[in-house]
Amino acid sequence: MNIGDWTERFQGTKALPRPVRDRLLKVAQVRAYPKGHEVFGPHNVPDSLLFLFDGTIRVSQTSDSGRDIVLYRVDAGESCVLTTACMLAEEAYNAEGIAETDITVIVLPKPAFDNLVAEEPAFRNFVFAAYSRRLIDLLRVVDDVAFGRIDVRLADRLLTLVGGDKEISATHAQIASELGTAREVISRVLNDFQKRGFIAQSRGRIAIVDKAALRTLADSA
Amino acid sequence: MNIGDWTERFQGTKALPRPVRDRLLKVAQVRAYPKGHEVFGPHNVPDSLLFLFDGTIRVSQTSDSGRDIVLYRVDAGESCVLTTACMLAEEAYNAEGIAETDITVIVLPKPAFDNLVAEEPAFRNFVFAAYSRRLIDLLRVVDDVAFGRIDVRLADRLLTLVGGDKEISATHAQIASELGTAREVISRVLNDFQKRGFIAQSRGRIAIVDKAALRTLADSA
DNA sequence: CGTCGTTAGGTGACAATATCACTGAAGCGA
DNA sequence: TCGCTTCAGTGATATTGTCACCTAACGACG
Repeated sequence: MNIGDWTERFQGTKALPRPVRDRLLKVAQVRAYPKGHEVFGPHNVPDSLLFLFDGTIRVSQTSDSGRDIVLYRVDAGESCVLTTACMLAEEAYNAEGIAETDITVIVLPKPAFDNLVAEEPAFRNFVFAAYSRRLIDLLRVVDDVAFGRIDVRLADRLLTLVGGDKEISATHAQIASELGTAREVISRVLNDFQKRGFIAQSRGRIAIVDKAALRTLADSA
Repeated sequence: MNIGDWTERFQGTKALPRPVRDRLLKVAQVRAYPKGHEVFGPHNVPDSLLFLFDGTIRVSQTSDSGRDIVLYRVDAGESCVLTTACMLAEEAYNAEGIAETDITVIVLPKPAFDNLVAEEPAFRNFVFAAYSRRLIDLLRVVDDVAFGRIDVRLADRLLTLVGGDKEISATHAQIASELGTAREVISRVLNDFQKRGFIAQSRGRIAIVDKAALRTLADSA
């Protein structure tokens, strides 16, 4: 697979000197995975750093009772540092990364990663910034789950999921596992939203009718 | 303040070559702070990496509504990497680190930190491992808050707080802010524990009577 | 087209936890 | 001792989670 000079695409690599980038292009592999592929997980610990060239990876955690919660998403242009955390972790954890779309990733083997961190301050900063970003994402999740109201969280998530679009293609159960709650709860709140004219529903689809109202609700936290 | 060769005390430094450690002893400052000191926080962002030589730092998060939850504790011999995350963070967050006892910290200025990360693989591994540890701690918090039962969480926390001791010196309100819940909830569950003979209470104190029973409850998750 | 199996979604009852608005009790300094 | 403050207890109510079960929608297939 050839996607040209991907080093242009990442904050952490486009600032690097030309020779270093050329070396990178040689040592790193480009791989494509289909939607639904488990990029990493408790039973699938990668030994490399991943850069996401294209697509989205959903990182979620599953409880012992089988319920899920989405921790954050990795978008194109970002790296997936939780994989390196996984590599180093002795303790048990049950986070997993699933390709939410077809994805293209750059696989940087650990030795090359080590060299870069050692030799290139720009790359080092990129890696630490990526870690920081994820830590802060998790702080947000903790705050939401511990102190947030479910209607506010749902409104916010609907807006995130719909993006610039008009409709979301997701079941109530899927949305419930985004927020780490139960399907029934989502069904009830969505019905409430519908009654209030914020959304319209059909099987497996949610149309956002009044974005502004949802925005107001989501920000009222 | 002189505490001798502190480089002996940390995983990340005791493996370093003697000359490097001598340099460290020169560039790093040793500081003592009293219990209650804010080591870092939204309005107090340090520009250095901290090693905790002695004592404990409690890292917690405060919600907009004023409620707290403890994210993790930094113990002697560990470093406080969230500070570096804070340094790099553009986004808002509201985590803070409070000295839970009198503490002694080693302050390593950012340039020295950068050099070490660049030059010493052992140190680099230590830093990444520290990040990983915190990420995993946060995963645990998310799991507990999203899916855990309050009585189980409380039992677990009581055991942590009591350590090898017999009694905990804390108000119901303080314990509530450990777990990110309300005081009334803690009061009710503690009364339940008392009725079941797990603990005994007096104002501001909780005596652990039946550690084994608490352990069983805490593990029943 | 009908039938069947599967999945999405709805609903009521109940349990757990959070919130609110109080109360009294314990400790502490003047 | 008095008065103040902090700590803890309690009932009422709201929100969220759990459980059991139901109906409706859709697709595969004869």
